[in-house]
Amino acid sequence: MPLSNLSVELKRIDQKTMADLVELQLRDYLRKKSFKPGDPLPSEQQLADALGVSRSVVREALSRLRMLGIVETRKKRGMLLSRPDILGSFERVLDPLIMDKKTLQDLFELRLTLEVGLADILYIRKKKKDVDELEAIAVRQQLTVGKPTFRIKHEIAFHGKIYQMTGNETMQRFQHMLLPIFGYVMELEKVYTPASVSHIQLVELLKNGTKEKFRQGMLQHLKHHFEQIK
Amino acid sequence: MPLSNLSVELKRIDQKTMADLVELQLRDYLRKKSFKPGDPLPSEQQLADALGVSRSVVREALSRLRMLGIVETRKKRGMLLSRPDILGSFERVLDPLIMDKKTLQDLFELRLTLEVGLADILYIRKKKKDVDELEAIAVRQQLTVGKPTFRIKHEIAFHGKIYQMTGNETMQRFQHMLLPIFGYVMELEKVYTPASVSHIQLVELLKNGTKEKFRQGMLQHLKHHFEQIK
DNA sequence: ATTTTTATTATGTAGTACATATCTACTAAT
DNA sequence: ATTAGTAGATATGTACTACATAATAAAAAT
Repeated sequence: MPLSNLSVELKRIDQKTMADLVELQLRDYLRKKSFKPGDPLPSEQQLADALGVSRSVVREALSRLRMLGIVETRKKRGMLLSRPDILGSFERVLDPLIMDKKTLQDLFELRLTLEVGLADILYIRKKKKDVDELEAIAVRQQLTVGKPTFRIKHEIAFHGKIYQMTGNETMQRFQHMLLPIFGYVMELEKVYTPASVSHIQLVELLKNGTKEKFRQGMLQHLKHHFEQIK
Repeated sequence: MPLSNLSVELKRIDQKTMADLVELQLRDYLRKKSFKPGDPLPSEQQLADALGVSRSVVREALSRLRMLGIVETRKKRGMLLSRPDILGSFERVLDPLIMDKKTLQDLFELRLTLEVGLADILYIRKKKKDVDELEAIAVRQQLTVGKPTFRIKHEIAFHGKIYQMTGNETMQRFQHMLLPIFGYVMELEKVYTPASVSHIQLVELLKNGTKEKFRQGMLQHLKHHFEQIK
């Protein structure tokens, strides 16, 4: 038996702490009891007693749920918060420096995939005002050709605007969070290859072209990145 | 001034607790000092002393980082963990029951977008073996036409396989996590409209068609959902 | 030199204490 | 009678102590 397989054969036992268990229990409890946003929860002490653990442990677990925005605690009563910011927790962990190469690559591809798939929703939701703004961004960029410092900035502004035009806030935030990843991976690509289809051309397609033409344009625009994918 | 605007006009002040601040500080500290995975961290007490707070507070903050997989603590030394499971934290919060309609819709659209954008990577990575397996799934489905109980199951199997074929684990997990959302929103759509392009046809396109043909097929397959988007 | 024992150290958990914010109920005021 | 103000109760936020246990480092024994 080769030793290299060890970590696959033996799955690591992770000693669960009380806080881990309580966190699970609480999450389950909240789901099972189907609390509505704003419903008061039992006090920390009550939970501790019911679970047979100390308040410290309950607090550690609650602290996690609080961070995730699942519960909100006020001085006098614990409340269940309706809208945990689903991307907030994601954001906390998204640091290119501590992520492994594979995941970075995966996220990079995820963004490329989104960008290509965006055409449909974009055509459903695009408004003249936004297209004009996008054009303004693209034009502004043309004026600064040759100044690499601004290139990335404009790239971000342009693509960011496109996401904003979808009216999909979650997607927009998601894209925004992936920016560092994008930047990081692009740095790895080293050589800068100017896109064969420019931002101006994309805007033109958005104004007078079709959904499919735009998608093809975007594909060309991102062609270089796709070619890096084996 | 209408009263309904109050919550918009006044943005709520959220009293940050020590644990919140310490969490921020620690995350900053880890980034700034650019710890490498496995590097030992100061002890809880040392951190507490340095930050001028009690160990309880530090523990609450550490508990959060531990949950996110940013740090790992052993009995004798605290270690920084390399690979925080970026989707793990996301998963914790992804409960259709506590998410607001808008976000649900956003995520639904996100998945549609991915599905349409997938064609390119799929064509780069697809292997005969996988295409055969996908075909097997599609065929198996045909045999059970008319049994609505199995419909969703097959739908999941088929699309899941497609994501798997991209070789992008992150995307695959992401899709898997979004399944409940998808199911939930589809339930809201109420009426079931059979897709105009079947799974079998998609497989056929994957075998003998082109990237673009496949994308168009997928668009048709999802057409009904896109039509729900205003 | 290798193994065993001992000491040390940090985490995990329990528990106490207390300041403060907020809720409830009661009281006073217009 | 409704509003404003006051007092008491309660739960959270924070600090601190204590201790079992696990993991390491150091010392002792073979």
